Amino acid sequence: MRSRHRRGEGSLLRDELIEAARRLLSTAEREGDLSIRAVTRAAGVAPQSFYLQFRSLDELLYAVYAIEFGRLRAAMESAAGRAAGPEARLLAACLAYCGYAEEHPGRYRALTEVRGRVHHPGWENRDLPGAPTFQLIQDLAAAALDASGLSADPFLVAAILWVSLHGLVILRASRPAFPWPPLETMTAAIVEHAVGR
Amino acid sequence: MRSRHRRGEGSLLRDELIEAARRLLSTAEREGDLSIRAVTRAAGVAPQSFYLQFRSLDELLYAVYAIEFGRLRAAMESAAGRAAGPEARLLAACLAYCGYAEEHPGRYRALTEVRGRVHHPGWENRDLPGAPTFQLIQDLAAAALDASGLSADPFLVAAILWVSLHGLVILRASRPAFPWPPLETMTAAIVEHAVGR
DNA sequence: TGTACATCAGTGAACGCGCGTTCACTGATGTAC
DNA sequence: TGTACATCAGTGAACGCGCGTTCACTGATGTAC
Repeated sequence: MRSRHRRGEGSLLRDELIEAARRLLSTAEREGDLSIRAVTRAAGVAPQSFYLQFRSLDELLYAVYAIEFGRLRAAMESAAGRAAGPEARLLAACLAYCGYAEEHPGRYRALTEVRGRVHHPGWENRDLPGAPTFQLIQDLAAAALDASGLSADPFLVAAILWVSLHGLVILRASRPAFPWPPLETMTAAIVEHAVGR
Repeated sequence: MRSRHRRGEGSLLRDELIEAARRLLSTAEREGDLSIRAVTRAAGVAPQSFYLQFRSLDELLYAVYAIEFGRLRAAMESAAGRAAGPEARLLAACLAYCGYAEEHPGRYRALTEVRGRVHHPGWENRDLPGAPTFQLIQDLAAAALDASGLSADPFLVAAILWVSLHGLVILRASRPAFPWPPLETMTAAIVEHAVGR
C-alpha cells in the first residue's frame, strides 16, 4: 500500500509521523491512545521505523506542540487583524483562542496537558513553543490597557487572561453537563474584567 | 501480611481501595498510573478482589471525587469563615481552592481531568460531586457583588471565577518553567476583576 | 453443647492484548571506478 | 558504458511487561438445628 521514499528522502517519514500524531490527537480520548505503535500504525509503517526519526514519543510531541502553537497563534493574529480598536482586537484574539480549542480539543489538550513533557529532562534550554502566543496576548492586552488609560501590569494581565481562557475551554470540555453560560458571554466578561474600566 | 476482614465486614475493603487510590493519586504522574491492578496492589489484595467492590475503575474514581470535593469545599468554607467582609471571604475561599490544588496536585487533577468520567454512560442522573463547591463560590460571589453594589449575574461571575482558578492552578502546575507572578497576586487580581469596583 | 452447612472474603492460575524496544535482516538505489 | 558496492529506507520476528478480566477454588466463620 505504502511505497518507501526515495533514497535521501527518508526524513519525509518524520513529517508523516507528525501528521499521523496530529490526526490521532483529534480523536484520542485519553493519554494512552497516543502511543508509538498507534502513530506508526496510522502512518502505515512498522513500529520500529519510529526510531529512525525520533528517540522518544516526547520528541515527536514536541514537534507537534510547535506546529499547533503556530496555528493557534496565526488564528489569533488573523482574528485580531479583522477587528477595530484595541479592546476589540484583544477580544477577537481571545475568541479565536477559544474557537481553536473547541474545534480541536484533542490537539489543544496536547498543548497544555500535564504530560506536556516540554519540561523533559535535558530540554531545559529548548524554546517554549507557546512563548510567541503568550507574547501576542501580552501585546494586545498592553494596547487595550493603554487605550483604557489603565496602568495595570500587562504581563500580569496577560497571565490572568491566559489561565482564564485555558480554564474556560478545558473545564467546559470536561464538564459538558454543566449549564455553562455561552462561550462568547464568558470570554467577553473575562476580557472586560481584565482590561475594561 | 494483610489479614482478611471478619465476616460481614467485607465492604471495609471498599474504603481501603478508595484510600489506596487517593494515595496513588498523590504520586501518579500520568493517567495510566492509576489502574485496577495498581490500586489493588497498593491495598495489598489480589487484582480480582477489586470486582468484589466496584464494577469499574470509573466507579471507584467517582467515590474518590465525592470525597475530594468534600474536602476541598470544607477547606474553602473554613477559610472563608476566618475572613472578615464579603470580598475578603470570597478571596479567602479562592486562595483555599488554590492551596488545595497545589498541595494535592494529583488528587486535584482527578477532580477535573477530561478523563473525569463523571459523565459515564448511564450516570446521567448522578449528582455532580462538585455542585456544592460551585454553589459555595456562587454564594460568596453574590455576597461580594452585593456589598460592592454591583448588579452582575452571580452565576456568570461564579462560573468565571471557577474556570479562572482552575486554569490558574492547572497551568501553573503544567508549566513550572514559566515566570509566573505569585499565586496570591494572581488570585487576588482575578477576584478583584470579577467582583471589585 | 455439638455439629453440619451455607455464606463470606478473598485467592490461584490463566487468558489475550497492546505496549516499548531490540536485533538481525532485505532489497532498492545511487555512486565510484 | 558496465558493474561492484556502500548506503539507505525500511521490515520480520521476537522479548518481556503490565494490563483487564474470567473461572474455579479455599478456608474461615457464623448460624440453624
